[in-house]
This record gives sequence, C-alpha cells and structure tokens, in this order.
Amino acid sequence: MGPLCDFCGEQRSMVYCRSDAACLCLSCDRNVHSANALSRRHSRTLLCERCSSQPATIRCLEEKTSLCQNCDWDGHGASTSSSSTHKRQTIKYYSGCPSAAELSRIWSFVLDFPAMEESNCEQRTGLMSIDENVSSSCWGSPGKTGMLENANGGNEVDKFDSWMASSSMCVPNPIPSQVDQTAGSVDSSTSKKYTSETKGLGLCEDDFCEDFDVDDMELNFENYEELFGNSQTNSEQLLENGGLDSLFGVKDMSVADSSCHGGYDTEGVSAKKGKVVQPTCSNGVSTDSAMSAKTEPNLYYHARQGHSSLSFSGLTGESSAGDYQDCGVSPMLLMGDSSLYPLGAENTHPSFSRDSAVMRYKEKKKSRKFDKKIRYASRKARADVRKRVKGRFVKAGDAYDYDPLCQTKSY
DNA sequence: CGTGTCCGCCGTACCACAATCGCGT
DNA sequence: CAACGCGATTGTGGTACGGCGGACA
Repeated sequence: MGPLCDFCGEQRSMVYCRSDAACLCLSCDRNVHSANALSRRHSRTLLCERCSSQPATIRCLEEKTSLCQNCDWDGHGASTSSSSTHKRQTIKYYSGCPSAAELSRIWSFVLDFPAMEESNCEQRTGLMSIDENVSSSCWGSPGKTGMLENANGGNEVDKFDSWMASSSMCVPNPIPSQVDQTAGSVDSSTSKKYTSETKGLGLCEDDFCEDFDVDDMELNFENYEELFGNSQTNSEQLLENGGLDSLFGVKDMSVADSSCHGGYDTEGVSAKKGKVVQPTCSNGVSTDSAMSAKTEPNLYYHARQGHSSLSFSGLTGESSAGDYQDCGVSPMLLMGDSSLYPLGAENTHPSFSRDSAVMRYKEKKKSRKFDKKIRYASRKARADVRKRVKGRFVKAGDAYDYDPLCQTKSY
C-alpha cells in the first residue's frame, strides 16, 4: 500500500496535482477537479512510484515503473549503468476531469484504473455531480496538454484528438465488480473479459476505444505491484538529490495578491482557514490547498514538445515539495524529450541536455532567496509602527519598551 | 569510545488590532 | 437582490524560549 490520498486519507494516492501539491486517489482527483472550471485546469500526472512524493514524468518500460525526474536520474542517470539504456516514455500532464476508463486509455500502461476507481470513498460519499459534457470540453486539446506522448509518434494522442472531436465523454464509471484488489490477483482472462465487457456496455465504441488495446502488458496484480506496489517513501533519496533547500522555490510574490484566492477556495469548496466547509471526502488537504494556493501565481511555462506545445502550471505561491522539481528543473528537462530515447553513450544529445539542465538547476538553486513574503502590505505597515513589549504587541496607550517609530524606551 | 556539558542555531508561540470574510437580517 | 451590521478569523513583526545538534572535556 502506497501513500494515502491527501484528500480522503483512505485510498491509495495515484495522481499528483501540481496546482494543489497534493496526492490524490482517482476518485478524489475526479471529485476535486470536477468542481468548477478553474479546478479542471489543474494539471495532474501519475505519482512517482519510487519516492511517492513527486509527479512522475518518465515511464521506464523496462522496469515498468513511473518515475519522477529525480528518481529517474537516480535509477538511470549513471551512464555506465545498464539501467541508463532503459527505454523510457515521457508521461505528461493532463487536466480536466477524466474518468478512470479515460485515464486508462491514455495511460495504457496503467491498467488497473478501473479497478482503482472502485473507490469506497466515492461510493460512500457520493459522487459530485459531473457534467460529462463539461468535463469533456474542459480537457482542452489533449494534443496540447499532452496526456502521453507515445513512442510511436504520438499515435495515441492523435487518436485521442479524433476521439475527443467525435465523441463526448459519457463513460459511466465502468467498474468490473469481479476485480477485487484485496483478493490479490485476477487472471488475465478476467481482466480482458472486463475490457470486452465494457465494450459491450457501449463504453468503447468509437474508433479510439476500438484501437485501445491492452496487450502490451499483462493484466494481473503482480503487475499491479510492479506498477504501484513498490512505492516507497524515499525522502533521503530526494534530499540527497536536491538538498533540503531544493524543496523550496523562490518566493517572489507580490504583496498585492491578497485578492487572489486560488485552490479550492474559489473553486467550489469554501476553504477559509479555520472555517473550512469540508467536501464529502474531507481532511486537511482542502485547507492546505487553500493555503498553498492563496497566492498562486500560476506561472505558465510553454515548452515546445516536438510538434505540440505544452502548457502547464508552474510554481505555487507557497512552495512545497511538489514544486521541487518545477522550481529547480527547467520545463524542458522536467518534461523530458518528447521522443522515446535510450540514454546511452551513443545518444549524446539527451545527456548534453541533461547536463545543461543540471547546470541551470544548480545556478538557480544558488540564487534562491528565502525572503519573507508579505501578503498584506497594509498589515505590515501597521505592525511596523505598533508598539511592543519584549517583541509582543501591546495595547495602544500601554507602556511599551520598543517603539519602532522613535526607537526610544518609554521607561 | 561513551557520556555529560556548553553553546549556537532554528523554529515557534506570543501579543494587539486593522483588515477581511462569512453569515444573518 | 443589494446593503448593512456583526462576529469570527487572518496576518503582521520583534522577542523569548525550548529543542536540537555539534563541539569539547
């Protein structure tokens, strides 16, 4: 069992939301990000299966593991190691509120999305009302947001484009009841039967779904372990790579952004600190998200990725571990090359790109500042002129030992 | 090498009050 | 539906204090 969902705290987290800096299970991901148009813009991706704390950007086809940039470097970085030649696939971010079936289509290597969506949380608490038409429209252009750029020339993306253009997402949560996670395994025939059954339900009747096949990976829960079961908290590894300070980005925030309340606050869930109106699956994440997103500047990087232009949100105002890669690694590096490449000695371009990216990262790391961020200049001005006793504010008119205006002792 | 003490560093609580927010009328 | 009032909450800076780790005997 990997890390639990930051939202419901019960299901295993599978998706990482950059905007919220939160790890979510599929159900909560869909619930949270279907709340309104703003939340649907949040870019998400799979959670790194190694450190379980960072968004995965690379899928190692040899190890069948989704890795964040750092774990990818750890595992494949050494040019002398055999693992450096592993074929890897770029995992890109998605937005909107896709169902598990839709995710499983796009992340074809993750085959237990439907099973994962059999979420007790979702069942218990009831689904948010999701307008599938809206959800489909809010996905934007997948070719641009880049769900997955396949090794064979982005074929899946093209399929997805055509599919998006021709069909509305009306997938009613296809959940095979025979898939029992706790049972430990299902045989491939059962799982494949599921695929055919969902087709029979009219789930996949368009061109895209017809072309969607799952033959490239065996369907069993041994693979489930390979896919998700090996997640391990590896904070040491994380810290070794970037150091603790790399977890925090530059807080270069305007003081006049107090009206900018992002996160779930303005996105459907009232999350005023201390008066949080919790959604059905509740825990502290909404508050945390509200805190982290209150001053979210949402920098948008636009990086050319082959023929497609990627757009993904950048740093959150409150830097968090989730922003670690974003602040330290260039977008190009973060998203990797669009093509499938083995990082072998014969292929020097990616390593050169990586070296330059590492250099840029280190330069940026050096230049980081940890200046305190003032959100309300008016309050700062008030505090600056307030009289204090031993550093504490005192009532107006009381004796004080520190007056910031006159710098004299009153007694 | 293990133990105890000292010292520096770091994080946090504390305070008042204007600004802000949410809710009811 | 807009306006208003009221209570609750937030955020601001300097200092004190406790915890922690390193240095040293």
